[in-house]
Amino acid sequence: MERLNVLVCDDDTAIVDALEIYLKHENYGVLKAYTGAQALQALAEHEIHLILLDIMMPEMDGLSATIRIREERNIPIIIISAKSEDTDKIAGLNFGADDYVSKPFNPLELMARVKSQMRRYTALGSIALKSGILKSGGLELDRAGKEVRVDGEIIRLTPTEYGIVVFLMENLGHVFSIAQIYEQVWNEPSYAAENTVAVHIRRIREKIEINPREPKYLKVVWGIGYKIKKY
Amino acid sequence: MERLNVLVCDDDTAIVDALEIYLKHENYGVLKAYTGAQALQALAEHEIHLILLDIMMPEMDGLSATIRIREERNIPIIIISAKSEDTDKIAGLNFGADDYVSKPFNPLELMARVKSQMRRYTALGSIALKSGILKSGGLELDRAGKEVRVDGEIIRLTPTEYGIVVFLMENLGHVFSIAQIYEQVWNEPSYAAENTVAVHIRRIREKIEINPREPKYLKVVWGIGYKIKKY
DNA sequence: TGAAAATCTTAAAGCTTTCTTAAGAATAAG
DNA sequence: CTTATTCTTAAGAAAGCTTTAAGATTTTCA
Repeated sequence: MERLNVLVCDDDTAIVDALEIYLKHENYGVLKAYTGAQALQALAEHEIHLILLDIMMPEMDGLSATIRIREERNIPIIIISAKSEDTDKIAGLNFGADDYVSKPFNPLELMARVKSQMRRYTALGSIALKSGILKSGGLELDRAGKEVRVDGEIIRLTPTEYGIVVFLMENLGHVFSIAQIYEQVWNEPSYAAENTVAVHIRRIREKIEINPREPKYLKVVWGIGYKIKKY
Repeated sequence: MERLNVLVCDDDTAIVDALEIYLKHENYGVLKAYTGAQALQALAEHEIHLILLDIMMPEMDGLSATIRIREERNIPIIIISAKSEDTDKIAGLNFGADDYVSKPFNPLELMARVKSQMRRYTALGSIALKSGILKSGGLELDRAGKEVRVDGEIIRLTPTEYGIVVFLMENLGHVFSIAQIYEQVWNEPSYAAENTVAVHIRRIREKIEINPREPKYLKVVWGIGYKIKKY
């Protein structure tokens, strides 16, 4: 069973840290963000299955964030708020949140609500699970449709090329040696397969880069390996 | 759009009647039950999309009812309770409820929570609502009438062809391997049935595509599988 | 029930795309 | 300037998709 990831977003670090402990205890993966902007970025770069979102944050308030998240991904959002007014709850729910919890909250109740959302989310089969769009600048990876887009335009990749991009995008910014890439994508030990990978890299660049000679996304780190740069 | 039905179950007739008014105002169909047994019966006899369930009822308490409902149908359950203790909430949610509201509650907040559950329930569609029309560009699937239309014109598909289209339309944009398609549509393990699916794909294309050589809807993703493209 | 029609399955051939390999060119680092 | 590393190109081999056709099976309707 694959691990489910929760993004916790609150400007109060104490709350974030506390929630992290509870969530990890329930065996969820935890990602942390302290502003709405950070939340949106985390969403683009990682596979996330549920969001706990504070509604009062600097930079971007939770409601706006909720709307933007809804536009991009259809994952459960639970709003956590200091406002316990009914009108705020109603507004939050109508803006697309799936649940609304007021501070101070009982962490165990919150965990039960997280579980409840996850249950429904995963009930529809793991089919819906491996979806979501990962982004870095103009480069987008749509794992549901097995599609890669650059500045909105669909790029046609072969299965191997696609596999390499998925691996690098799922580990955005990390550098991997050719051997590591081969082992991950081919799922077998790399024995003198250096050049094979190089050729694939070459062809991926030809497809996704404006100027393959000076790659914007698929970067080489001399003597070490390759990565897709984080934007 | 089809009407969504809510089953309201509470032994307090005043509450049931009040909720009925609010729900009808939101354009939901309303069914009423005053005991757990009646609720289960209503569930068996009518198409119901969400349940509002009081937790303290004669004959059968709400928690037991929740469990029995969950066993039969996978529809959203919102528990309404006089108990506002956190432990009760947590118990209710863990027993399979999707939300928990304490009395006295703000009816508008409750409506917002109903809407929120319905939104998710109908968004993922597939398993939940067995009717309704799915669309992608000019391609329409009317599950109620078991009909497929292209630019308004009815396309006559065979049962197997229809099954494949339903599966792919219910997971619009997702790519599935031939083996996955076979297993989902035939409901049995695919053993060397690769070509069977391919032939059906071929014939579906002949019927729904303007130019089967360059399919607009039923796309192949080389080395991976097929999908119906999202427009 | 029996014949006709419709649908499904299987096999095989042809076509297209993708992968790998190898060898030489280009580039960065010291 | 030398060496190690990466990039590029091309071509044959392998893998995957499409199409056709014919026989088997199921459904329909008289």
